Amino acid sequence: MTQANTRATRGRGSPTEEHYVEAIGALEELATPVGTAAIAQSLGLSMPSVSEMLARLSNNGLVSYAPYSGASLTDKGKRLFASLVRRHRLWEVFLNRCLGFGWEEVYPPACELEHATSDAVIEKMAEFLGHPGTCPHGAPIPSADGKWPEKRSRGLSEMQDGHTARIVRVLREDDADCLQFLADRGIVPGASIRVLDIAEFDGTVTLGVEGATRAIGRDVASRLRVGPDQAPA
Amino acid sequence: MTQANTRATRGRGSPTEEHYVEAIGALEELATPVGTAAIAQSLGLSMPSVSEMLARLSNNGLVSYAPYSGASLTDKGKRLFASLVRRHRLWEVFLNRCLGFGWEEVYPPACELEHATSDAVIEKMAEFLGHPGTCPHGAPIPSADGKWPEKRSRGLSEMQDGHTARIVRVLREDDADCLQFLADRGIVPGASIRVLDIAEFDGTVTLGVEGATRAIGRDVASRLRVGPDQAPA
DNA sequence: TGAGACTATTAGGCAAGCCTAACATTCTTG
DNA sequence: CAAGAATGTTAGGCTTGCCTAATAGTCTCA
Repeated sequence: MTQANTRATRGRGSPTEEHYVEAIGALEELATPVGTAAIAQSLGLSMPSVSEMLARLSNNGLVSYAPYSGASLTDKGKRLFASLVRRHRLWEVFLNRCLGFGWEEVYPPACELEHATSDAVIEKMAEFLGHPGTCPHGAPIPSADGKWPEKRSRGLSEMQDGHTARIVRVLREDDADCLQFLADRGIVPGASIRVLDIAEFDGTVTLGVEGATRAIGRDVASRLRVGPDQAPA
Repeated sequence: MTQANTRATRGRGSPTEEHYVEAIGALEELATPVGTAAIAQSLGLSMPSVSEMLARLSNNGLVSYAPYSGASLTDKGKRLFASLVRRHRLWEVFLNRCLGFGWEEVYPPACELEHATSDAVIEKMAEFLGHPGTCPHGAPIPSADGKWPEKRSRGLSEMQDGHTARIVRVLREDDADCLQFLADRGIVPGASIRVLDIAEFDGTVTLGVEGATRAIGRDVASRLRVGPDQAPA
């Protein structure tokens, strides 16, 4: 026992605040500033809850926010965001590589664990895992000082028919069903693919994956990021 | 994101309730039923807070409790307690063995992690660690179905001068200073010791540990549990 | 037995986080 | 530009978990 107040010990915000920062950080990659509605939907909360918390995060200096103008992470918020993503993805690597969870299963437990993990623990963990650069879904892991690796991937839609590439990342790592669907078809980071056809009508993509022919819908295809066919030097 | 309500997902009580159950379970080993004051002191909370929570835990069926009569865990409470101890001590093993934390450092991070760990994760972890029987302090790890290994250790005070034994466990694994003190002197689980003297006056114990002579006070000595000198078959 | 010392509980309050209902602002579009 | 749609905030209320101050049992010992 002897724990009294966990909040004081962690030196970061509450787990709840961390959830908001994660949501805002993720949404900022799509559009900035981030609206209240988007955050509410992403967290499954009501808009008033979000409004209230934005005011608080703004007081804490994590978010820059003015009523009716949306929110965006401050530098401090961005640092926290990077640290949360780092913790989350390192846990995913551990769960996948050491404990044998499938890539479609690692997201929820990593969500729980990340808020219970101190810097000391996560840095030892990073060392234990050999400082991996990406999570099992190919998403980059920020460094301990909050730097993001440069991203050199592109979308499937930028590829020409007949060209080959290597899957480097699959987006929406929280969508277990989609990840299962892709894994069943061998479409995972590291796999070599050849684009056989991209239907003009509805965007359905036909791929060659390890000798087999696979068709995937436009929405799923848009979640795939590819890089050059050979492994980088 | 997409987490909404963590409480619902876990199927156990809130982390706070788990703290109480842990405290009560630990105190029950000393005396039962457990008084409000003891719980309050152990958790660093006020007695009214404890009173209130005892009423709630009683409603949840985790604790049997009547005003002014102290609390004791129900069977359901005991099961939860065993599961919490299991989670806590498996994390301690992992932190110590895989991440390289000293045995005096593992208690606090394990406290945080245990409440963020599902059954699925902890059972994979147990397998990954090879189903260890004790934590780094020698404390037993209950099985997944809540069974405690039989304990066959005894206290130092039951030993005669000149007899040898093996340290099997050190109590009060939350007392980092004491653990550091003992580790510095080679007094850790597995170490062979010989009792050279137990002072009648103040209970100071003089030990031979790996060729060196070490003196420890009565209070520290009372935290040591020993077993037969040879490792059990 | 009855005074004082403990031990517990009740009363009343506060912050964090969440909600619904009501109101306000901004955007879109005829 | 005005009306309705969409978005956002305010008001007010709830639970969890904690607190202090006041009250109430319980135990000990002269």
